[in-house]
Amino acid sequence: MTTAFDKLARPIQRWIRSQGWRDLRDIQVRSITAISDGTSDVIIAASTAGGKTEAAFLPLISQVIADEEAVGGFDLLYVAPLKALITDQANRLEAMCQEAELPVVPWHGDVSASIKARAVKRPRGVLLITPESLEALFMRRGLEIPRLFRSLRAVILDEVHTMLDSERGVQLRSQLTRLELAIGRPIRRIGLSATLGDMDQARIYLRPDNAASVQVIEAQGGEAELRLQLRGYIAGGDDKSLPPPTDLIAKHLFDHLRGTDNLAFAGSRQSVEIYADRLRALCEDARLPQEFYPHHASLSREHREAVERRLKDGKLPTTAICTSTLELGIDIGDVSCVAQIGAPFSVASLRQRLGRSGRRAGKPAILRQYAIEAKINAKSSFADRLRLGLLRSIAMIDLLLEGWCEPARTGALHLSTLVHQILSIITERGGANAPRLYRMLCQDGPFRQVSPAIFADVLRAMGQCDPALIEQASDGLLLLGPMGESLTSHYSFYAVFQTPEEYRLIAEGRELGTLPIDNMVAPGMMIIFSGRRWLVQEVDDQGKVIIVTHAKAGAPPIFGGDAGMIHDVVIERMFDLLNRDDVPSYLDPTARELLAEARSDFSRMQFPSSRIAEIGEGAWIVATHCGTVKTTTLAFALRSRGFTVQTFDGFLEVMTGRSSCDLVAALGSIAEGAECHLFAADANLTTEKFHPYLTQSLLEMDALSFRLDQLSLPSLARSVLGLPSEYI
DNA sequence: GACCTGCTGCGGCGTG
Repeated sequence: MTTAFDKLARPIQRWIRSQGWRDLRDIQVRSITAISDGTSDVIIAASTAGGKTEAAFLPLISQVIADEEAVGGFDLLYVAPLKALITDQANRLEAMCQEAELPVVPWHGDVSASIKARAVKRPRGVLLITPESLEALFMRRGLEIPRLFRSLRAVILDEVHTMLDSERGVQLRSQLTRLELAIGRPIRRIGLSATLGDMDQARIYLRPDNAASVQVIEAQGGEAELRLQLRGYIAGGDDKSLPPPTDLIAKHLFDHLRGTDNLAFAGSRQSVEIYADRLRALCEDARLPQEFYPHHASLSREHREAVERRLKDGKLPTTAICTSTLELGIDIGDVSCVAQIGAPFSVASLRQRLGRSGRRAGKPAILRQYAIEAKINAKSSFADRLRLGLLRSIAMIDLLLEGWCEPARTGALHLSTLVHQILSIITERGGANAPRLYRMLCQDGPFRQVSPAIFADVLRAMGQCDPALIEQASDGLLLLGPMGESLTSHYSFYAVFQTPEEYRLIAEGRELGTLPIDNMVAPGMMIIFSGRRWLVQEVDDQGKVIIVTHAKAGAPPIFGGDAGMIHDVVIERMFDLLNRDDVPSYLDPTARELLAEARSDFSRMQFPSSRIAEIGEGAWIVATHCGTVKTTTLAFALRSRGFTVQTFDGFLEVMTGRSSCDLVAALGSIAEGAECHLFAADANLTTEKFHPYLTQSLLEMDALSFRLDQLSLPSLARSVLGLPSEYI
């Protein structure tokens, strides 16, 4: 029998020996066999630093080397969501490809135009690119695409879980279809990930027309031991002499993380600033060198890279207080512990974060979860009483331990991204006809939920906005309109996602980072930024610049953001926790106390037997037992009937408002399937980049396909009312 | 009720 090693080309075998590897990892052996012996698409699922990149590239590069009939063109295409990942992988592949004299070409916004020009002139080897740069290639060099990619053997999609049903994911899938159509044959797809919730779904994503043929190679076990603790804190107590929870948590982090490398996820940029400020002060008070640094997307690249370098080289102990900026990305080495302040928004991201800890053999992964809950008094809201943040933290940790994580949400129309792709294809080809666009994007491509009628409406909307995005020539060919010309000719077009306008923050001539433009900032104000305190000297509205100097006090700015989407399974688990009486072993005494209080308040509100509790004249709490999408849909339906509604995790707070109607009667009519218009006249539905060019009815359709779930309404109302679920 | 990601072509100037 031939071993996996024997299947590899000589130069690759030499490279492996030069690395001093004693043997190949199991995932690599299985991947080499699958990729060398077969032709099917492959998903390689293994934890961070599990050797996935080599598992894919060792056999693929071997095949390229063995092929002696090269006619020119790139041999392999690697697509990743981050520039830093591309730079990192290019360096790793460089050595592997050197012996075989195969070029490795990193291609993103920071790569010089001369390197790109050379690669286009003589395309060979491995091209590593972002979806945005690939979009630019299609639009600026559309005619050259067949020549550049005619010999392509495979496309490797890194961190494929971040690309499943996101705007960028749909863009990438569309690009893959366009690539296959351009060269006239299918291209093998290899997906890499550490965090896939549902393998069958990932198969469908990777090859929608033949999902069954996709081979999945999953790393076996090998999960490090997990040590975890959840600490509870109470905010707003009567005793003003007690320090607030932020100070207590900062002190706890200071005492337990000092001297080692750690990641502390604080949940928002504002919290990152608060904790970084407290921890810096604690180091100064103790006359110790700084080792706690803030890290989030508004900080300057210079500052962020310095923190990453400190973590990676491992010489000085470093803790990054961070947002999801450090969840994904380049290898920053092993960290001792991952701290999570406040409930995370998804189990998938918690899993990804924990993947950064305990990777060295024999060392446990450590998760420190901190939960802050309000002190209860007579005026406390039900949401405070039920400790929803603590419950969500416990629910997510339990689901993590069970190996579950959120699958992608399917079924979305993605109309904003569809507009983007229509404009891109028209630019690429200098024009396109509607039936062909429909075939490329909706039949062969990823927009399969879009019917011919909806597609026609989208084209009409693009033609009717003023100035028009597209126009039609007398022979029916679709061309760019004035607005289409203007959008596609600017480099900001390539990304499908929206980005807000920002101010640049400057101190002593150096850029600290950026602030969202909707922040109220005026000279004389004190702010906390980059873990330090500043006095605003000057605000230049034209140049979008804020000049600051050092200050003694300050408050952190507000960075804004959108609502999270909590999955149904997480909310169900939260209710399950309220109805049980066992206590997870990883809770500290305060957290145990908080959980016990939540449970007793829950039963006092008569919830275990009923789903509606009347809390006053014309005021109710409704337990939906559902995640954000369904709960929000019911809130929209009740609002459209005149109620005032606030949403919480798995609950609604409903008030009569201008409705004279009884809540039970309203739910009854929803349960019977009565028609209801969900959108108030002022509902803001333009959430994505190309939404401003669509009509109200298309925007409503887009929202209903993704952020709302109208079909679930009758059965949700029935279960809230305690009626048997409908027989279908 | 939050976070993250990305970007071309070309003119102008200096240097060898």
